[in-house]
Amino acid sequence: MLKEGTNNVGVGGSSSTWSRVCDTCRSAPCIVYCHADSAYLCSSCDARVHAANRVASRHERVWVCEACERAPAAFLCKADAASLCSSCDADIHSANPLASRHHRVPILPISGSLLVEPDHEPEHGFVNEVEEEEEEVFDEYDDEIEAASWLLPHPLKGNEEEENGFLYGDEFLDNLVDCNSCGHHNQFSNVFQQQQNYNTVPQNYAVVPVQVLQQSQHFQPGLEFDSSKAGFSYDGSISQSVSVSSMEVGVVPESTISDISVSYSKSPIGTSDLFPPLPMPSHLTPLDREARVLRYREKKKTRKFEKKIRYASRKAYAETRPRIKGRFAKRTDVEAEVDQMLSTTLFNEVGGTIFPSF
DNA sequence: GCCTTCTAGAAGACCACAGTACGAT
DNA sequence: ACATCGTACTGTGGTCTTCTAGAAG
Repeated sequence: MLKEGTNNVGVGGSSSTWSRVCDTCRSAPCIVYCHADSAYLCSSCDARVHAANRVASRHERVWVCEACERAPAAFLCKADAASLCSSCDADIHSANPLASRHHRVPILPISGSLLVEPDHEPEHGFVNEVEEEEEEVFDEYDDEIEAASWLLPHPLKGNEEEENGFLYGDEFLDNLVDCNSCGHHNQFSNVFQQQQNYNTVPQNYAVVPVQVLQQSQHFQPGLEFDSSKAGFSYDGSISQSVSVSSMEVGVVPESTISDISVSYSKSPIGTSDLFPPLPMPSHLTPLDREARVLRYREKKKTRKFEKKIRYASRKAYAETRPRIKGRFAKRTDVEAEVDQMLSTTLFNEVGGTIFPSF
């Protein structure tokens, strides 16, 4: 079962730590798999390829597994609102009895254009009933992927890149762009290079008690990670995810903290023991960097901050919950009884079938 | 130009509760 | 080693309150 509060996208299922890149452009992470072409495609390439002609538009595609991001999704878990490949589905839903009761349905293939197909109800992410919103939902998903592709080979997706306080994605680029313009290029280009090289292998992150960080004299104020937002777990396996109180730990990507320390002070003694060195492939040229910064700037102009629903079941509960002046109110005993009766009635009507969580 | 007041919009807080992980037993 | 229980934590939406930026005097 996916632990709530952790980002299930891009986490674990697969032994690999990289999402598959688009077979066409080789730069953006793929989001769909085209059976006809036997190709993994990013959103833009998918749109381009499958809008080329009528035949191509009929190609059936499926979303890429949200867990491993490396295999075509085979099932849609309605409880988790996640598209999963067979392997990840088996892993996740065999983790415990509750997870095994999740209502899953086979993934329906996508045909036509992802962006304009009005009849298609997105199997991926969260289902929107309003057709006009579907494009927006897809755009947001696309945004996440694209943002992740600006600089990092495979950053953590979703909120983690912000919540962890890492210099990931926007924040990192903000600093980068700022520093490029303020003459600190060298310092941050060093960090940049490390970030570029930074492989988001789960093991690369160390969950360290904040006290340890605070005890380090080299941990500069202003550079410390926002531990109040850093509550996330990442152990490479959904079913084995670790929940850590955000008040107790800071999550420190080794390369980042050591490199920042290098920029402002000496590297902490002994950190190499805590955080072993990482394998860091380097493949981006300055031109690539520039292009990605430009893409980032363009994207920043148009980016959206709309709320994303991660748990549809909670949304459903919240919408049915009684309120007083907008605040959730306690259910009266009568309401509770009615609910009980309704659930009992429904239970009898379907012969005791276990309902999905939404 | 500077200050004060007003206004509109944005952002955050608040609430109850289901679901989950984890430690203790 | 396994099961059970209690605790802590998270996320969800509508409304209200507080904050902030801009306009007007």
